[in-house]
Amino acid sequence: MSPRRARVLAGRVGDDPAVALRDHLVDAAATLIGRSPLALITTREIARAAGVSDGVLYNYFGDKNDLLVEALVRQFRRTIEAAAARIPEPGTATLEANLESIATTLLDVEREVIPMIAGLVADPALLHRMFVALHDDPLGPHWFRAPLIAYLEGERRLGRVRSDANPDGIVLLLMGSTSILALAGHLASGTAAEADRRHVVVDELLRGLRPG
Amino acid sequence: MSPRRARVLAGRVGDDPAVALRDHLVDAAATLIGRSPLALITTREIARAAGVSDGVLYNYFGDKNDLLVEALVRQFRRTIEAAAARIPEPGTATLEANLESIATTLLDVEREVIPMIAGLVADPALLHRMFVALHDDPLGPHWFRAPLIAYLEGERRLGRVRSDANPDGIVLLLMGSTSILALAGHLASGTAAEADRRHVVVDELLRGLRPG
Amino acid sequence: MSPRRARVLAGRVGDDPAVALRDHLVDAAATLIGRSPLALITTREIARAAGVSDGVLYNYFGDKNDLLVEALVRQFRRTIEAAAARIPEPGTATLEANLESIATTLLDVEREVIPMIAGLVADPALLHRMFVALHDDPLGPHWFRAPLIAYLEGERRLGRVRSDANPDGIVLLLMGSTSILALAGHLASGTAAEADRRHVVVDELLRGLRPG
Amino acid sequence: MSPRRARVLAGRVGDDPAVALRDHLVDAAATLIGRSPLALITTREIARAAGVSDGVLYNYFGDKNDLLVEALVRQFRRTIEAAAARIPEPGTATLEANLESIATTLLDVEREVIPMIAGLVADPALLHRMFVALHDDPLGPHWFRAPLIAYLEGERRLGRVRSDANPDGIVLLLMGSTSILALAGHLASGTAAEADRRHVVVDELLRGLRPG
DNA sequence: TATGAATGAGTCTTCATTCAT
DNA sequence: GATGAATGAAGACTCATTCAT
Repeated sequence: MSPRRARVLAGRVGDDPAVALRDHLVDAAATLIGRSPLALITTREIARAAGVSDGVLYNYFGDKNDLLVEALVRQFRRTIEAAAARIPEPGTATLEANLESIATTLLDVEREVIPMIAGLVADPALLHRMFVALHDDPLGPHWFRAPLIAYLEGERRLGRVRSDANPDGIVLLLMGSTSILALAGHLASGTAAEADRRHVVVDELLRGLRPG
Repeated sequence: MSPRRARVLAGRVGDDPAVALRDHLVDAAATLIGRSPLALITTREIARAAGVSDGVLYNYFGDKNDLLVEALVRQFRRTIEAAAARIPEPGTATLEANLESIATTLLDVEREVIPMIAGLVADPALLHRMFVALHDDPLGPHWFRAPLIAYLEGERRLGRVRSDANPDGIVLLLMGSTSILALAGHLASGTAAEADRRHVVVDELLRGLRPG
Repeated sequence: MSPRRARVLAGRVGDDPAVALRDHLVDAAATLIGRSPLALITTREIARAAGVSDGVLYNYFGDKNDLLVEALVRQFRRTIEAAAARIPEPGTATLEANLESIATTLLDVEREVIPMIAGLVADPALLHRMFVALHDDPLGPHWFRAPLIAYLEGERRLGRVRSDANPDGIVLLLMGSTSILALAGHLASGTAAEADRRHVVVDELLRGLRPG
Repeated sequence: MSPRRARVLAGRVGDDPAVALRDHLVDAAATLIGRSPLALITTREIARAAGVSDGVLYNYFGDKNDLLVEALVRQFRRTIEAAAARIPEPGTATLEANLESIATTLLDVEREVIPMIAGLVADPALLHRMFVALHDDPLGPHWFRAPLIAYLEGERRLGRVRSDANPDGIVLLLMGSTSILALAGHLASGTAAEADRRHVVVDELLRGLRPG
């Protein structure tokens, strides 16, 4: 009465079967994206990783890139949501400790996100599809800006940050410098990474943030 | 009878033909790299652009990636050397104007460099080769750090920058934030780019740099 | 509890459901055949058009071709039966007008039938199945010969056609020449079709038909 | 100094190597077209038949259809040129014998041409390409019309055909009726073909052709 | 040594057919 | 019996690399 399910979903119960495999495919692709460079991921590899046959993909997505776009979005979200939970509350601990912690979190995010962004930039067609899919939701790292700005505004309200500091600018400086560090780490992968210089960044920022 | 020269080199005299052709190939590839995404450049396209036959490449390079690595290095140098000349002298104009100018230069550099870096990150095999080729010369943007640090140290010596400012950190903040802006511009290509926020960065930095 | 009926047949009552669905499939396929080239019709498309699931087909037919053969036969019949009704009665109007009318009808039939015949010839496996299915009933255009021959025999009996004319041959000449015109129109589809030359055919035939 | 040649062309000398393989591919494809239905011919099969590797095709043709179009044209020409040589001279033998001979020739041509035309009609994309390729040269069987019309005009000038006969119409009747016979033969392939009725056609035509 | 055509492994995609539900 | 998702074989096409000339 209902069509058969993919063997790989045999165990599951209770979820809408029409959604289950589609979701499973996005999941498998997202996980692959987290592990290996976008450009090296083939449709066969995705099917293999999902435990299904080569053709299923096309029952749920117009083509490979449609799946990839969804998987990228999901993988971005996974990374960013996990990180957002680690942003400190304004007023807790010290400003310095909090900035160090935020820098650490940003480094983690960027380490994961760099290969994805690179994969997108390297594939203009895919980038365009991604852009269309996100048209009003600014891409990638930006999703992460709002909570950081909120944190800094909180500290400013509490007087731990100078009233003339611009949270928007601070976040740009923080995300930019940590992404450079993350990229340097990526480029030097495997070998002794560039000394971790996140404290240099934080020290430098603090000088401009501390109230007079 | 001496060995045949590639037609494209017919005019030249006096230089070792073997070196000349090798160099010519790197040149052609470097120029292509400056124009289109790394991943879309084929060996045939390089040969076409160089005006030589498809096969010569393999007389001078182990494979496509060997050529690409040299071409990448050359194209990086071209971009960075052109930009280095535009860094202001310490003590000239105002600190703010100079930082604005440096930010503008950095944005230009990064706009050109982003597709190359992305191409490298997207292709681990190529990245590894690149890394081996550069093993002691830290990659890419770093080549550009020294002159920027020198500028800031100059300004510090002249008293236009606080004595406790750390040029290394400032440069990291500058390069990072501009690279984010450049990337945002790239990702949004074609559409109304993110408002150019370089002045936000500069304002923010200045607050921490101005003496007492 | 009797077996489930396809949703699409829900309304019907009184007919054997197994027969009804089988017939419904043939009907849907026949209609598709009348609309688009045989080779481009997929099993999914047929199921969609019939409003049933992809798999039912295999409950009533050995495979896609078995269904297609029946659908072809039905669509041929539809076309030909509609046309046969338009053949004039011997003795009515003028011989010339009747031949013109018959030529027009033949052109219509052939326009519809050409893609089907082409689809059959292009697919030997299907053609063979068709042939087996029709083994004693000569295919396609022949079904249309009998009424045309009858018309000509009628006119001969009435003395409007020479007594030594051979209806069998006349029909062959008529069907052949109109099918060439129809084919030419098909091949030139979209562009200015070959001038319609049916009157040339009729004039030519008349010369040999008019009593001495 | 020159690139290597395909192994399959090893023996040949004296022909332009750049043309040789391209031509060889068209030849191989044309021969396949003469043997098996267009729709069943794969790029691999063509390569196999030509004795070359799978990819060469794309060194000479934009895609499979580009090759197929050229091969179709060649195969049409082969068939038609061989047949054109068999058309009798006006005034030789008897009119009846000549028409019988022409009918026989037409049957041969059509037997070969029917699968090609069917393949084209069954594949609208290919048909369109073919049409574009031939834009001013009316397709296929039409190439054969001119010499037939010339023959009939010759006979008319000699007084063996009535002066009010229209060669254009006669040719249409001849080609049409023989193509029906050829098609019937094709559809009945393998089994006892429809009785050969070409004499019926000729008899019928003669009645309208013989002078007063 | 330069040439550039030949090679063939690898990719995405389609679709008839199967089969668990 | 009906459902419609899963299966997987097969096809067109690309491109780094080889190699006869």
